[in-house]
Amino acid sequence: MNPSQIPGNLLAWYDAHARALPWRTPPARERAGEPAPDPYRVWLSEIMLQQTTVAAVKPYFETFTARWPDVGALAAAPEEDVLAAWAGLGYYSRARNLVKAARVVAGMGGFPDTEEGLRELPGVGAYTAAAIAAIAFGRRAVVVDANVERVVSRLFRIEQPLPGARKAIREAAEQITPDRRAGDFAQGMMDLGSRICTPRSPRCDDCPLAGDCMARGHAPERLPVKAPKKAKPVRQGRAFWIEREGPQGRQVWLVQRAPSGMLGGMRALPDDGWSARADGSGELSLEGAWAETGTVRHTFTHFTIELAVLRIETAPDAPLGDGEWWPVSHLDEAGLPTVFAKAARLAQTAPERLL
DNA sequence: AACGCGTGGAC
DNA sequence: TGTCCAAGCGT
Repeated sequence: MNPSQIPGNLLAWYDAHARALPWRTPPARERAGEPAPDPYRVWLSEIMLQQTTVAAVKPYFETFTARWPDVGALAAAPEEDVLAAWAGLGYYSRARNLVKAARVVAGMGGFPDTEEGLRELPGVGAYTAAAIAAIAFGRRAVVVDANVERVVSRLFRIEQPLPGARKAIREAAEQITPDRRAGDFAQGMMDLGSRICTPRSPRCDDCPLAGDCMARGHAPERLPVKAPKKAKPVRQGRAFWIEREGPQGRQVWLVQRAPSGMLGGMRALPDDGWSARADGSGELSLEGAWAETGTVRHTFTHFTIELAVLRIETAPDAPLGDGEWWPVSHLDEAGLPTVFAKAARLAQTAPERLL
């Protein structure tokens, strides 16, 4: 075990095996005259990648950069449009903070180029600030995400459970982060974690760091040890599909959710309060003749919802508070969060059953 | 410090 | 089917 060999071995592996990704420039050794990474694209990708897989991010990154090619364009966009474009990606506070941060950056005339400056932007925490500083600005920064936690906890055989092990992991990561090419080192560690040092079945035979790994031969898949998870409660609720025949065809009543909290700011089907805040705001009371179309089951971060989807027979003129009539033929563009997109599909396809 | 906050893919 | 998990952040 010689930790001093880790950065060189990792960078050599990254030079040969780096994944090609839309937001990534080739490893520095090969860059030779190519433009430096665009901080806007690095920032946007890092926000999208928070707790989100590369496969899920790719199409959203392409859509966003085509529609808003630079931070000024994004800063000028209505929040409503950005939220709708974010729909389906999850963790919607990221989209709200994305707009806020874009406006701050546009007002500053460009991105901060230090970890401390980046850390001030809404939605940019310790990990993201370090990643942008290293990748976009070539600064030495210790980049610790879940991949690095896994790789480092194995390299140094840190047996203490998370989250308590974070301090020891950070100190170990600090030891192996090189002064030069910290951005490539960070991305190499993430590629290694994604393709070689995977959570369940690490491919140690293919690992460039196997010779320096203290967990080799000691069941590395055990690490990092994690605290047991809490069980998710199951809630029941109702969502309402309220339709009318409008001047340009069928329309459905959509509401805009409260600006913070679950699915904050997103368009949605009205519901009976299952998704409301703890203070009860957003609850609705309903009278009328409804038909049940079925039930959608959807799991969020901290609970599962069994959502009965009801279709109203005769729509009132202005139903259920603040909202808008939305053309059913363009429902995809409304930007419904996935749970409501599922409910909407069911409402349009399932046979009705009178209550 | 612990919890709220989405989603879809892998197994 | 269920369970785990992902380039975390804000409060």
